[in-house]
Amino acid sequence: MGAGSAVSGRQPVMADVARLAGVSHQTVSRVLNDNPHVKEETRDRVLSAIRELDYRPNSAARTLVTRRSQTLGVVSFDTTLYGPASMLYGIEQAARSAGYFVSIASLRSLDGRSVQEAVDRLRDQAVEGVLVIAPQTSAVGALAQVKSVVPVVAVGSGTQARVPGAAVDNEAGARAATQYLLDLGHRTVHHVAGPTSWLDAQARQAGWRAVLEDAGAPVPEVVGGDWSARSGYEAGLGLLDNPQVTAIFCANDHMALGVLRALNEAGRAIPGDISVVGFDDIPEASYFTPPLTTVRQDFGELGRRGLELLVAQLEGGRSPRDRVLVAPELVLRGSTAATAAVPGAS
Amino acid sequence: MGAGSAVSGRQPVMADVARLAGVSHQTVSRVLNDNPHVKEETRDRVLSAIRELDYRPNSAARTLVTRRSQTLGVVSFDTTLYGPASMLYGIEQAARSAGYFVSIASLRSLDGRSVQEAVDRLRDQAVEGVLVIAPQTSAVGALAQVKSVVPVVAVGSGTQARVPGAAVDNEAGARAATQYLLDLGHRTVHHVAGPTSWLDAQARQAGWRAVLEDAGAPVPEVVGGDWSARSGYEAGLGLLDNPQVTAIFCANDHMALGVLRALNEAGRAIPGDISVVGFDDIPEASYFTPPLTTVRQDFGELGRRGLELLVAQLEGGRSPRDRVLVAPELVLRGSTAATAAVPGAS
DNA sequence: GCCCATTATGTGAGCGTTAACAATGCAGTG
DNA sequence: CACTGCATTGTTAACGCTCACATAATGGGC
Repeated sequence: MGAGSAVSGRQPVMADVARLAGVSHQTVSRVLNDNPHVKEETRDRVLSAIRELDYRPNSAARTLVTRRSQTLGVVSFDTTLYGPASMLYGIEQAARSAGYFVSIASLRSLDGRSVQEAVDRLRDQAVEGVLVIAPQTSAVGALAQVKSVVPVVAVGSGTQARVPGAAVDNEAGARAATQYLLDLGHRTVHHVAGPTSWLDAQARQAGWRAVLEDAGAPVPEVVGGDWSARSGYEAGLGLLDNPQVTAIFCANDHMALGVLRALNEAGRAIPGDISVVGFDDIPEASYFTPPLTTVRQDFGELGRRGLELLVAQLEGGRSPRDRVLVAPELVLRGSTAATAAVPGAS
Repeated sequence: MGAGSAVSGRQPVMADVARLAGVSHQTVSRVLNDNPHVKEETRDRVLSAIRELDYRPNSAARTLVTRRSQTLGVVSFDTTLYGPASMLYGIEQAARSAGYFVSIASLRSLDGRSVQEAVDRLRDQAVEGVLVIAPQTSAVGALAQVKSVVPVVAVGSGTQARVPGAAVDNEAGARAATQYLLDLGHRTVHHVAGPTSWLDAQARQAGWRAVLEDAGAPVPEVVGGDWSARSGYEAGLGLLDNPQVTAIFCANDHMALGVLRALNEAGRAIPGDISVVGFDDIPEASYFTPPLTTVRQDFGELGRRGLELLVAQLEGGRSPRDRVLVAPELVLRGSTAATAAVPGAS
């Protein structure tokens, strides 16, 4: 009904609003940017003109002059996995609260070139900062090399990254799991590790090893996996031959699932014969057969903390600190128990 | 080393490149946009000037004048779930190949306001099109209402959406699973359904029901779940009491996991006593106890197809067709077998 | 009643790019 | 040799916004 109503070919611009409200475009801009020097009544007039025209500020124009895109970039490797997916989710939520948009770029492979490419791609889009979800040594190594004008923060990438970041204290988690099994009376704990190219895998293995050594327990050969249930299954098959095995600490829940499957198939009682512990606490873990004792990490929290770090760097100039460690938590379920019998000699 | 090398306060702009190459800024622009009317030698000169200065075009400026942001938006509900996460992944990959950036916005809740809010948010960012991953009736209903200047495409949202989209043929998948169980000799098939607010849940239930009716088999009461393993577990507990139950079709793998757990706990043999089928084929499914027969859907493909649809609409004007159905596939594993004994009377 | 401080508003100049048009040069044609 | 046609390059004006500054109104204080 109103004067300058909707039906003109193009989208309304600031000048249209100004005309309708009977002010200058600058006043409209002031209203939009919450500038205090606008009379209450003028502001209302502008606001209703905006509403009437359904005016939307053009973000490209604003970005062009302010040199701020209000956009952050997220680089990630495989957002199909539970961990990365959850972190991404946490990041987006936090970014929105902080007033930023989120743009994503996934990695094709893990070499430095690919990381650089993804960061460049985001840079082309004028992001103000970049979060990297890529917990592999190679990616983090590449990250340190990345030529970037914008700040970069790593999320969930171990504790050794040379860029600021938020990570779970993998080593502490692994220690807790291993110590728990030892306390249960197991002579030692076997370990199904993740790929050594992942920082998390390294840290978990280190935590496990440290506890065994501190306790003077024998340190068995590590069985390597690739995070997948399949690799856990194969690891489980290998471990079956050894009657000494009474406790297995797996570097993630998926591999633990594979191990459970191998043991179940072979007729081993869990936890009667063998105790199994995982890492991550994926939503399904409590419905494994048996329910899995595992180390819970709060991926969403990780994403949020990473984002905070980035925003602090962006807005506060220097960040208060540049590494955040999130503590994981051991969750006890049915896959662990005290040793029934002490197997073998000693 | 070169003349106008890196060290000047601000980022180089087109004019800097032009000066260094001894041409006008327009020629630089032509080179950047692959305009054919540039002499080979000039192009090379410009290209090397670009390299020397490490010049990056300013996307805001370009967007401002072309009115094209080269950005697509993705709205999604819970990207933590395997399906949505995979679709997002597929979308991003395809978008990059098609030359688009992707920006994400997650939904806080499922009401129309929230959907509209997310779309608006993306619109503020000047996206050229929006993909929605939100397979709930409410979201899809809201979608139809969404006031949007830009095209909107639904991904994985059943077949009833009133907006264009790509979806898995849930009904066909459910039919295949149910028919398979019937062919195995089961008198009927019980169904653990997803929340009826989800289109996928509705379609799967419809497919299951249709097959039973066609076969003249009794149609048991549906047991409702919420996709989680927990709800599957509870459903399994309920089904245990009924000795007539020899086959269960679950609307997703997570609930199937819960059902398996309940049956295992109760000492029922799978598939000896009861056969179980899931839906989705999540990566862990083949390591359940026992490995799960399920209906595989290719989420990544879904994302890619959805993106194609959107791009076609964006670039081709009208899209060739506006609904794409992706066929799912029944994957046979150890959780299903012919009935051992015919239980009960009849 | 005059001056200064303050509040409220307007003006003009860019931000870095592309689009439209103009201008140049050079080969081929009659 | 003037004339047309094409390939190549340059010039100028937007795009829609914010910033810095200029200008008008208001309100005390003496």
